[in-house]
Parts: sequence; structure tokens; C-alpha cells
Amino acid sequence: MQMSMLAQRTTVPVATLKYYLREGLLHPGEALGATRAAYDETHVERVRLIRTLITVGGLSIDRVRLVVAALDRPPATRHELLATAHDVLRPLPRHTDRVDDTTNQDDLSARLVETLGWPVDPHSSATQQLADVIQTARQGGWDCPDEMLVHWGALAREIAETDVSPELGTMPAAEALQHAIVGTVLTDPILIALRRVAQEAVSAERLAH
Amino acid sequence: MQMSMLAQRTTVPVATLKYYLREGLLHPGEALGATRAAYDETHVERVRLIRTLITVGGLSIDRVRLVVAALDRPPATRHELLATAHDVLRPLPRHTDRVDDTTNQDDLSARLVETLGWPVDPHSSATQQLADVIQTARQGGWDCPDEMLVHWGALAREIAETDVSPELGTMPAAEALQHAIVGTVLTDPILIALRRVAQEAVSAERLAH
DNA sequence: AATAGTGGATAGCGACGCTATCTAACAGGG
DNA sequence: CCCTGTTAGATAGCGTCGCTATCCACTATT
Repeated sequence: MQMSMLAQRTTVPVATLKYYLREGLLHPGEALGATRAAYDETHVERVRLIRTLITVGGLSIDRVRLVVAALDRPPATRHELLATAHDVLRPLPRHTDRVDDTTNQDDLSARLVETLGWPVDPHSSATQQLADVIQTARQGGWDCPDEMLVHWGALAREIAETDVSPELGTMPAAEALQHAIVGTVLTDPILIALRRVAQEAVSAERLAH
Repeated sequence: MQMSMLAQRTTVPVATLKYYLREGLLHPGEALGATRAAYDETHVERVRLIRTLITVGGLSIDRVRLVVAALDRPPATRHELLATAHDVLRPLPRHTDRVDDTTNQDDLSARLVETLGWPVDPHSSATQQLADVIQTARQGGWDCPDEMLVHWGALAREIAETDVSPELGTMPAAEALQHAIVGTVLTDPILIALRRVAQEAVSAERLAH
């Protein structure tokens, strides 16, 4: 398959594919000569993945580079899988934030883990991210009491039960990782939207006249 | 209070404040002459709101303009409140998406509402958004079965119970609206992060060796 | 031999969120 | 009443991002 065909199959312009090649998001095709290369199904799939991550997940080019790098070097054990997925999806700390209390940050995440009572690493991406957004919310005047955290935590836990499907253990590592990453990227907005709809339902029952 | 003071109070540069004024995000100060205006606490609060929406919620300038417009003209009834909040926070449909099946979109949202069995409008922003992301997820190869939707829906519902607090009914309309919008913007990432941590907890229990 | 397509390099573009500069008006202190 | 400094308002520019377009030298196909 030549590049024009790859472009056709994925509905992505040739110029953009070249850009992805340049940026290292797409692995090079098999060189057939100085000015010719062959692309295969792995390229089609990779391009689709890139487009999904960018347009649905809103990931930056840099971030997608991290994702594909992780896919090419998947973690050794199943348990590291989600951690890797979370690492590459974790939002960058905003440079506009004050960072003068990083110690508090560590304290906070440790306290959160204790409050939730879960067997998780207080230094993992996910935990740090949680501490991060809670801190930011506090700065924005929205305090999140422990009580609510525990309540939400129990619900998040139930959702996670369905996320961490047992079949993850039977897949090849790279495929499982991609499944975890894409699943996270795609289902985050579903949950957000679902919450909105649920809010309207509750509002309709409580406040409709 | 003059503009330099407003800049100092909010730690936002004067040039940026002028930009916000130009863009209609910040209401003008009371003109004291051709080259002087007075700003008050409403301006300080408004600037803080704008910064929160942009840096935490990742909202665009256009979107923030919608938010402040809604705040200046709050809905008449309490029930319209969340709908208004959801309207202004709803992500723009991506122009890269196929839109040749808008009828299916309507069908889908109607079916979703039926599946969930909630008293919500199938044409509301929230419902449309849900149909939107589910459709996109399907295109990305991630099918969301009804069973999972109902399960997640029940959990989303529980979260929403705490979101739609009874005190919303006692607040002034503009304040309640701002609370709803900021609350949504700030707590969305908390839920997302909490889900990540929960996933790691489940993974640790199921897959740790 | 003509054509169409290729890899590779480089430059430009349009949107976004500011940021910097300029000007004319004005205010307060001495 | 002048001097210094600030302000509003207008306009232009900047840095990043995600492409997009153009050019070139080359090569496989017709």
C-alpha cells in the first residue's frame, strides 16, 4: 500500500500523514527504494488511533507521541498496564499554578489514599492527579469534603470494577494497553455526559412545578 | 478602584484585563471621565471566574462569553438552571465529524432516554451531548452496550443526587447559576481522577502478584 | 519518454490567547 | 499651571499548535 492509499483508507490528507511521520507518531513504512515505501494495516490502525486520541480525547501531538511510545514498549506486568495508561493520559500541571506547596501536595495525596482506604500508590499519576485537581478546586473556592470524596469514591469504584475487565489479562500486552488507553479516552466523556443527564433528571423531579 | 488595582488584586496583567473588556467577558467599569473608570468587587469576582473557567475548565474565550452572558440574564425558573449551565458548557460538535446522520442522532438520544427511563428532554444539551459521545465512541470501535449504560446511569444518578443540592433553590438566580457552572467545571476532573485511582485500586487487588 | 506518485525539506497559514505599543485625555501634587 | 504618571481605547504583533502547501530530486509505471 502506498501513501496515497493510506490517506484514502483513513481519510487523512497525505500532507498530514507526512506530518505524523515527521513527528514520530506514525512508524515509517517499509522502504522499497529511495522514493517509495509500503504501508500496511498496522499503519491504518495507527492512524485511526492517532485521530481518535486527537479529536475525541483532545490529546496534543506531544501526548500522542507518549502514547505510541508506550504502545511500542508495553509494560512487563499486567498491573503496570493501567499505571502506564494513566501516565500518558495525565494532564500536564498548568504552569500558571502555584507550586510553592508541593509538600502539601504529597501530604494531600497520602491523606486521600488513607481516606479512601484503597491499596494504591500515593505517588502514582492517578493519585497525584486527584490531589492536583482537588487542590485547584479549593483554590477556586470549591471545597471537596472527605464525606463527599468517600461517597463519590465508592461510586467510582463500582465503575472501575467494570473497567478493569478480566479479559485484559488474556490479551497481548500492546493490545491490552491500547484498549485501556482508548477505553479511558472514550469513556471519560460518556461518564461526564451521563452525569449531566442525570442532573437534569434529578432537577426535573425536584424542581419541576 | 482603578484598573491597575484590579490587576493587582487578581494577579492578571492590565493588558489582559483590557483584552477581556474588549472581548466582552468583563463588564466595563463605571466611567468617571474620558480616561478613567472605577472597578469594584464585582469585577474582581468576575475576573476570578473567567480565570477559573479558562485555566481549570479549559474553556475558550467564546465559551466564557456565553457563560457570562447567561449569568447576566439568568433563567426564570430553577429547573432551567442546569439546562442553561449545560448549554454553555456543552462541547462544540467537532467539524471533522460526519454529520450526515443527524436523524440517527435524534433516534439515538430518544432511545437512550427511554433506556435510562429518566424524565429528561431528548433534545436537551446534555442528552444530545451523550448521544454525540456515544456515537463517536462507536466510530472509534468502542461500543457501549445498554447494560453498561444503565449500570453507569444508576451510578451517575447517585452522584447527581448530591450535585443538585436543595440549597440551589434558596440562592439568588445568578449566584445559583454560577455555582452550578463552576461546580460542574471543577468537579468533572475530580470524578475523572477518582475513577483513575479506583481503577488502580481494582487492578492492584485483581492483578497484583 | 511522459506521467504520476514518492520521500524529504521547508515555509506558510489560521486560530487562539494573550502582550506590547501608541495616542490622546486627564488627574493629582507642587 | 505645569509636570509626571496613569488611563481608555485602538491596533499590531507574538508564540504555540496542528496542520497545509509547495518545491525538489527521484522513480515506478504506461
